[in-house]
Amino acid sequence: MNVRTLCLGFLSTQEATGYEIKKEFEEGLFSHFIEASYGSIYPALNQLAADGLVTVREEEQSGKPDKKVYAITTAGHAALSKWLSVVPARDKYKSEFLFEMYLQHYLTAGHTVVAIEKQLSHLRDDLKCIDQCRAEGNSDEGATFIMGYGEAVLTASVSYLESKLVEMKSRAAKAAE
Amino acid sequence: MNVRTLCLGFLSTQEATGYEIKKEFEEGLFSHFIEASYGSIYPALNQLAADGLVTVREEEQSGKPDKKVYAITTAGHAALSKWLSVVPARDKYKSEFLFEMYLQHYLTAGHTVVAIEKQLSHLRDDLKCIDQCRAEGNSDEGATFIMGYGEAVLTASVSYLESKLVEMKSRAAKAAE
DNA sequence: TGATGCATGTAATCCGTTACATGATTCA
DNA sequence: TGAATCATGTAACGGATTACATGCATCA
Repeated sequence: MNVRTLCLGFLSTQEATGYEIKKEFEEGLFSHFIEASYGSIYPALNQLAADGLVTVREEEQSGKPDKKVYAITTAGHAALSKWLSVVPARDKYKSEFLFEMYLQHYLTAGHTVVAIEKQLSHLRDDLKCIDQCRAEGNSDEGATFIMGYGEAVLTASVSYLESKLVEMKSRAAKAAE
Repeated sequence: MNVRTLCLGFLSTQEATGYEIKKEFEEGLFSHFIEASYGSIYPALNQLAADGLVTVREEEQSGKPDKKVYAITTAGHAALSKWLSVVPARDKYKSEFLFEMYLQHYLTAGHTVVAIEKQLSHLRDDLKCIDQCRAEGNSDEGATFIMGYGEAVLTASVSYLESKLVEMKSRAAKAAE
């Protein structure tokens, strides 16, 4: 799924500027499974506008730069429906962390622990993000579904890593005896 | 992490051809968190050989095409150590499935169920793959770690989706009353 | 006889990230 | 005064996928 579809999908729920979309992708509901940079969002938005799938409205702001608010059109809704009617591609998960853990014998025990703790902190950040989204009142069916999924997966990862850390520490303690 | 590092990492555990590396990435231990096509693996291998990080040995086979077996060198081990000493980048997870679930109101209930069932079947395939790897005797520390992680995460996803399906069906039954 | 597995490779193309460019305001 | 936030955009670059090219053996 390209950035164009992602933007259009987001705009189907609310009007937004490119800046806001980026923020939503990295701090909001989608943060743990979507990524997009300004370098891809702004051109995508221009493309969507050129194709008549969204409209643009320029708004002046006092004390802040002007902004361009995008809103989905009827044609946009139709296009989105069509794109979504294709059963989605498989999830893509890439983990340097796991690859590194597989190659543990190359690492010192200390480095391994640091890597695990960093991974844990990323996972906890994502969990916190979901909690916050829930607190902010995202409660429609779609939001509930994806928050629940994220929570389930992230919680399982955290539990696993925590138990592994305990295991490693007790082993290290034994080895030190 | 680029394909070059991935290949070198794999070769640090065993000799292999490009073809075998691809297979291992898509059917083996790594299948759920690594992806690479021939179009990236073969050039990467040539690069590694040119840099002296691996050696190549051509083997003739009867009834099969010749193959090039790659093996890591001392310089390769050193380079890998260095690359791994950097704490790994954050995991990247991209899910069209979740995005589509967020936009459920665009979908028919039937389409949603189909999408969930397809997702479930992917997840179960990945789980089966891990089971098989375990059955085939991958039991060193690194392998155990990543198989356990994968299992924990995938199992949690499957449970979540299964419970969601039940929930949706009971709601549909109620609506039909 | 046609698909599948084994085996390697290249070129075109796509898509996205990174870095750069600009600029006002607010907060520490 | 310097960093962070708001706000939009382009150009260079990188990295990988896709499609193409080749060819033999085996199995259904």
